[in-house]
Amino acid sequence: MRQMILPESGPKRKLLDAAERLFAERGMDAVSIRDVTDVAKANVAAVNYHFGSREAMMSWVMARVVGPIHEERLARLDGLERKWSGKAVPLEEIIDAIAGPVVGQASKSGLSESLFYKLVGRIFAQRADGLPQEIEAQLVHEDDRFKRAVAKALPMVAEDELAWRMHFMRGGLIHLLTHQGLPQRQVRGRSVETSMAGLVSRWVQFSAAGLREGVEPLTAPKKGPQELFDF
Amino acid sequence: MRQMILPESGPKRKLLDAAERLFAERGMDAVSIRDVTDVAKANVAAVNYHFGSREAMMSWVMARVVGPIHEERLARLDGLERKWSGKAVPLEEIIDAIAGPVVGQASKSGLSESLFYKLVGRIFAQRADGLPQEIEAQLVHEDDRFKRAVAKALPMVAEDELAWRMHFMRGGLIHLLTHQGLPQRQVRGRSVETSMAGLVSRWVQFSAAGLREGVEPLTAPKKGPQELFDF
DNA sequence: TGTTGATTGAATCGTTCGTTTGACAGCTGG
DNA sequence: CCAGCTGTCAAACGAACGATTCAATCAACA
Repeated sequence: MRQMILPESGPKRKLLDAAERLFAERGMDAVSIRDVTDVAKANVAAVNYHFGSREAMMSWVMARVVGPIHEERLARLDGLERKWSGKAVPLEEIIDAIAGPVVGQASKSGLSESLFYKLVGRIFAQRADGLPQEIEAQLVHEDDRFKRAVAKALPMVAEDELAWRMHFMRGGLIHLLTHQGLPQRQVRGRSVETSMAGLVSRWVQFSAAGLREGVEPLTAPKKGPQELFDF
Repeated sequence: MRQMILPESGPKRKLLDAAERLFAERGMDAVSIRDVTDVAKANVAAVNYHFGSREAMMSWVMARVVGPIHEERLARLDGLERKWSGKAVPLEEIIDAIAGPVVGQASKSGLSESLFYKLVGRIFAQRADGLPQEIEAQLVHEDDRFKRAVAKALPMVAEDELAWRMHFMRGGLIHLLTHQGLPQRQVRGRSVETSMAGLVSRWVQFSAAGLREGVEPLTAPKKGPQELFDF
């Protein structure tokens, strides 16, 4: 995987920041290069000069968002497999290593948390349908790593069944990211916990239960560690 | 809810069919009215003459797809609540009443199954973000009906927790519809069952387990009816 | 200071977009 | 027979799009 040198400052950085914000707000298809250069206070030609084309700039934006998430995911999974030294990693911890980095990178983003999640959700929703080849390759490899970890944690579930369950799981996360505010409006009374960290915790529990479907609890109780319910 | 009179034939029907196919293939934003009129073998002006605007035609297309699914969902839920006469409806049957109508309407569509599912997924993915007001109102009401049914089946789960779990559940279905073919490629060896009916069955089991998370089985075993695994 | 290469700026390219116009055909009821 | 309505058509509208041109400007170095 060729490493993209991310500009720390300068006009390229300004353009990427502007494009990122607009992409998050309106969606990729609804942003013109003139919108971007207006926000970045640059000339229309700047995009094609610095990136070659609008599409190439979009790829840079997506790579800059997905790249760190991808890296942190793999790093967390590596850490878990090291921590459990060859034994199966507990399911909840694997799943948390998928969503946690999204929350982790949100605070490092220049965007508001809400916008960052929307952007990430929009990007992940395009899997196998418009993502730059480099990013898609990253994610395919990542999927494989996590699928193997989950398969080790749930050896009694058929591999293809697991693939589909993880597919549903990913869909839940994407839907949460792109539509963070949907369900809370239909809760009567005061709004409950809606921080993304708390929601992700709920998603982890939901997904773990879904992945475990049909698996009988053996020695330990089926429920995950209680300290994950810290909201 | 004002009833849209759906044209059985004629030029409006031809335009809607063409637009529907193109929307499913390329996504809403990537289809121009000239694309539509080319496929429908009509004049560019036909769209604005018959529908008033491109956006209005898109609303017709979406309403024609979502409407029957919405109706069948409510009808199935009505039937279940009648069948169980006031008692809580079993969870799997409620969930199946959400996804089943999508499969049911797919065969009645002029589109190929694969394209129909893609289109439905694309529409549902736009919840609260670009859907015509009439359709959004339908779906909000529908969500409320199903949420109440699920809450009755799982009275020990907090209402707001249920709302989020159903949110994850819907995300899984949307992801399945929009990316039907994603996981099966990474299954080595021959491809296993990938018919949508079978996949929906898997999604029902996954979602039921996720919704039940933390609920201890009382009298009956936790696992759902085995005859749902008929694939 | 003069030269060179990198960057910016205004203007414009050709294309496509959704929409509108006005002429024209087909039919219907008086 | 013709006035009136419905539908279709080619043509054109203005706006916006991604991309390009080329001169002006800037910074770095000899």
